[in-house]
Amino acid sequence: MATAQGTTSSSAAADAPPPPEVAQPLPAPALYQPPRLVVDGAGGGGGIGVGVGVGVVGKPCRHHAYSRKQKSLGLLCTNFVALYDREDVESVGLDDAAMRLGVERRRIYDIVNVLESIGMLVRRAKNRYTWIGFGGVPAALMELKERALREVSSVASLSLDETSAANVSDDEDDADGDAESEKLSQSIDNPSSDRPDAPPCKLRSDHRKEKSLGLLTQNFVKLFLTMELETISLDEAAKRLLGEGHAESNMRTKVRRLYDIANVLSSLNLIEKTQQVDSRKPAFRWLGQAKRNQGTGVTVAIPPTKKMLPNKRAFGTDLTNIDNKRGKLESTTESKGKLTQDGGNVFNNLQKQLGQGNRSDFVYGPFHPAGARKQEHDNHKVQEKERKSIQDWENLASSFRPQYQNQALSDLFGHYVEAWKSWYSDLTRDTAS
DNA sequence: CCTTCCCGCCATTAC
DNA sequence: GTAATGGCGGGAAGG
Repeated sequence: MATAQGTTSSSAAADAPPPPEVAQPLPAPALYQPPRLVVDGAGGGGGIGVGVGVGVVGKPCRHHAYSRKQKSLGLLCTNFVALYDREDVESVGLDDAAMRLGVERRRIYDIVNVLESIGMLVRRAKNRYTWIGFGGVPAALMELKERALREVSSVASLSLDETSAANVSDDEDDADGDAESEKLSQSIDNPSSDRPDAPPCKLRSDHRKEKSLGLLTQNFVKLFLTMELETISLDEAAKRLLGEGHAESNMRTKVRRLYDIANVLSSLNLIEKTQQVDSRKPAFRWLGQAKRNQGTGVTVAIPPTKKMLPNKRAFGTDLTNIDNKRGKLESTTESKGKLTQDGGNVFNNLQKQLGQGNRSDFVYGPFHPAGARKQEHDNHKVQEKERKSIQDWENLASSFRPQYQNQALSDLFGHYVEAWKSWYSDLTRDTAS
């Protein structure tokens, strides 16, 4: 029963509350210039290769059976970004997104949750989000790193013999009376029974909600930001994010979620799928950058412009993912891939926005742990390394400000900038341990 | 077989 | 109460 659910096309359902701001209700579908859609991309850098050899246009062949690839969160994310990442967009409605992308509401929640956790979106109200875009990522990453480091030291200071759940209930702080992040609490889930006597922790029952995808995403990212290794397999990540309380079934679920997250982050080009150096196990590598630094600010480096795979792109049709069930037949557009090329990388975007910032010295890549091989020198084939870096974020921040003529956004960014400066100076001043 | 992970039921939470 | 959110895991596609 309840075959179709969703997309209640009728019922108004308080769609767009009268936002005081200039909430532009998105241009008309018709006028809307369809963003470029990435088609068939072969699994990211990893080179999962192959993929479906479907023709671009035309594809007169068999109406292929249903393909999961077309329904992946990664693709959906790509399309989502393509749809909203433009200057004139600042408000995102869930219903609208679901409709335009042709997916169930549930999926939009997935996307939105992870995007929000990396600073690309901010929840405004029920059914309503504010689009921040890639510009919000740096700040979010920095904060995550900060928090992560703090947590680490906090944990290190403790001398707990038992492998209890090292739970750090962090929370917002900041002297500023500004609640920028409210739902940021780290909590490791725990099975059902166990530990008859609960320590001083265990907040009033239900907070289980904070086991969310968003939080998981943040913790996952934190892993990359602090870890010394350059790649992690999802199993490993799951294990690490899950204390040690190896709960088998519990971990399976965790891994499932990590797959979801990894796909999204992958489509944003924040991570990339690879092989673990030694074992041949699949793992992920961080592409963004925000490693620890000694006082002198953070550096961002861009890996050699992502192998610009000759991905096919298609425009014209709107990026609506046709709604088809598992066992349905899909027709044309065999779209797959991620945000490719030019616009794909956060940092490229930043670069573009800044219109400059060409430094020579930067920190690229992790310092190979031990015997860990890095790409790069391995093959002299690397010809064009377009690594650029942004020396200081302050500069970047100020460059960003005038960027937005929109009052609301400007405000928002101003606030971010201030936050950066705040902790930044605090950091440099108080760095010496 | 094992890995990847989409779908959507249904518990929670918001209104 | 209804609607909005979002865990969670079955089980199918992909390799």
